[in-house]
Amino acid sequence: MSPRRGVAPLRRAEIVRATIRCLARDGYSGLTMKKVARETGLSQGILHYYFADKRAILVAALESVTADLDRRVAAAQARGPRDARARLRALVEACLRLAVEERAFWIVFVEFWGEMMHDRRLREINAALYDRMRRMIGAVVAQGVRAGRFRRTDVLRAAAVILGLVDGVSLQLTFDPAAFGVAEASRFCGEAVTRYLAKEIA
Amino acid sequence: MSPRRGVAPLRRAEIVRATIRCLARDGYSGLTMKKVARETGLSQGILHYYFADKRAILVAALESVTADLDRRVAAAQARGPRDARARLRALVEACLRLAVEERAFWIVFVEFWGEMMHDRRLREINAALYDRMRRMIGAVVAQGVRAGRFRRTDVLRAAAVILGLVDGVSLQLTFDPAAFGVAEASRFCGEAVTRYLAKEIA
DNA sequence: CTTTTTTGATTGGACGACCAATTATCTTCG
DNA sequence: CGAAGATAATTGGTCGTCCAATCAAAAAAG
Repeated sequence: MSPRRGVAPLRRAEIVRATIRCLARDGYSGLTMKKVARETGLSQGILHYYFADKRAILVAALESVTADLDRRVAAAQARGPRDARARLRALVEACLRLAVEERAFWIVFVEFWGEMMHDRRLREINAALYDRMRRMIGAVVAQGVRAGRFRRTDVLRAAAVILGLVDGVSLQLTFDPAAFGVAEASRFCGEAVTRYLAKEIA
Repeated sequence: MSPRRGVAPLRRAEIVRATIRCLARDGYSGLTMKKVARETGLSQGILHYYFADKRAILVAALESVTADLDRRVAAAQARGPRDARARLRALVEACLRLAVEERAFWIVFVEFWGEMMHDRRLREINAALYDRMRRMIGAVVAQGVRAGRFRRTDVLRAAAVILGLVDGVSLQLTFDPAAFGVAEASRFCGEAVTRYLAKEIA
């Protein structure tokens, strides 16, 4: 590679993307600077030219993955029907599909969970994502409540429950891809969400 | 430490327990044989006398953690009321409490999730746990269905949904311990489960 | 004296970080 | 315009550290 000017932001992004690919392939404990360098096609030294240390690259990688995740979810939620119930079902399905069809991203995300337990910065990045997610889901729930289609409830707590449901089932989908189909899982989850928010119940 | 005869199984268990303590303290990527040895109070060499390599210790650690987890859950589910609805609620609360009050165990468990993505053996151990969990929850659901208190449904799929809900919400409880109280979370989750399985809905 | 258990020093390798040298590009000024 | 210097980008190798694994030898128990 010949040095060209003004490529700094591109290189940074390139390194982050390579890191994510490495994480998806070899896992967190298998990640080395050497492998990341190989993946970019550049030299090892370049990594420390653009990032202070390995941890800084990982922080940037988590930022990238979280941004990508809620961008995708927001996109999936934006299009489609305007009815709150249908929107929620679409959102749940989009999340579950993501975990199966964009496996690499989801895997990397799960890998970061373990590290978050011991790294404040990573935890903060994730907390911000979950805040956005809960607000996004909460807005749809609130819409349904206003329209008189959902029962009254604490919309943010309800969103947390829905988000948790999606995460937990995604995890099972990932661990055991054969046992559950995405279609089936999203049908069951959609049903659970609908019933959770339904106005009347026996 | 003085060498006594017939301590092999005790030593193994000791090493596994030390490993779990290290994982809870320093995380997966911070785990070294040296630290584990220090934690046991024994020498480094002893680790390779009882285990083939580092990975074997980690496998044993996951086996220990999973066994412990479903032992605890089974215990919590065994005692208490006989009514299916109340039993499910108790089970949900027990799981959520575990994530908060026995943080160390839960953290170690989450750390393994990331590694499972790249290690078949770890994945199998986890799959076995989730099978047991789903069957355990499924049995309670089936009881409720037989008693005419729950609607008819695929009990194992329903169990997967409930298990996912608990996992996902536990995760949020772990990431953000201040925002959600266990009591509140288990109230919302219990409500979600009850409504999910309720016979009639508007 | 044999077997089981334990030690702790050693080994070879891999890792993250660092840096001096090099190349390419841009800027300045004659 | 074009040489010369400044700056940005990139290389490839080196450094000290740390790691998992090995092993010969010692220590305890039968």
